[in-house]
Amino acid sequence: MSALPPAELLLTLAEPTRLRIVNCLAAAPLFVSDLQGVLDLPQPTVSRHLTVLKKARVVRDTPIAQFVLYRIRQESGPHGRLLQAVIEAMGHDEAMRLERHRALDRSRAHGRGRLPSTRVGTGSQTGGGDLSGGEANS
Amino acid sequence: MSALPPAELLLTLAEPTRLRIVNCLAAAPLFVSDLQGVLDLPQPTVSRHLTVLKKARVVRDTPIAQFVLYRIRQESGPHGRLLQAVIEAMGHDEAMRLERHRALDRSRAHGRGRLPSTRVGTGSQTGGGDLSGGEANS
DNA sequence: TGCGTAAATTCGCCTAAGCGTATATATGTC
DNA sequence: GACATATATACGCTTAGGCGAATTTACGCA
Repeated sequence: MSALPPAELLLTLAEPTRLRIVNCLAAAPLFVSDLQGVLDLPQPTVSRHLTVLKKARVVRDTPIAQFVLYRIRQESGPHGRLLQAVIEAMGHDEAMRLERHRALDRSRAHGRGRLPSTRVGTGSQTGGGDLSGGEANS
Repeated sequence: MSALPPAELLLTLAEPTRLRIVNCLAAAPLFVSDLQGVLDLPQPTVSRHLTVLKKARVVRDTPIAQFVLYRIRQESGPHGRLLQAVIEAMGHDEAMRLERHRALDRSRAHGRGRLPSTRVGTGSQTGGGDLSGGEANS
């Protein structure tokens, strides 16, 4: 299915902005607008990078109303282990840890009837993020 | 000392040719000319990439006579673990495994009084590589 | 059904970086 | 000390890909 060579994955991850995005998503699933806010980047930029990450099977997207929730795609093969190693490595970088925290904060703002900016009643759990490089994922 | 951000390391590794070089060196320490032969690349190309890898602390160089032996720099921090994960991931790629094997073969040719092409009497151990993408590393 | 907002896509520009070629430096040999 | 070889470096070209700006598409709401 995947079998995409490691080179491919690395090429995808080895981009500062993309790495920041992955870093944030490692803290918690986020909407595009959240990433936009946390990383202070123009919306098209975020969107483009997310597209690339999606193609490389690094993230998974879940449309919710007019929003799209992105999350890290947890796999078990070599691909997944490599990704996990990258995420873990970022956990030792000060700047990355900071952004990860801000991402988690932003994520907590949802799930309490407060979607990105509008208000939606659908029961969407947003938690499940993992700080400090742990695992646990169904 | 290093504390070079993960982004830096990824940027360095996320280059097809460089990845191939690292892959070969994961099998065994090699001379520049060996890499040149195994990867079938012009010498300046190999040299340039090795320089980049050296700056990123991915490899270590050891001059021996007029040759230079390159080897993977085994570290223990996050940096080292990430590198190890990358190497391990490559062990699952067919093409990479093939080249790794050829690199090991080439490496075995030395250490028996048969340096790259000239003949040197200095006792230079060349073994120490690790194939089959396994672990086990002191 | 028209408006407002979220996200994706397109276009053109621009810079980073890899490559080939040529050359420089170091080291060993006769 | 001249020469041969191993490796490193310099230079110019070329291309991949990231970015800003504008536009399109999708969806919800009044």
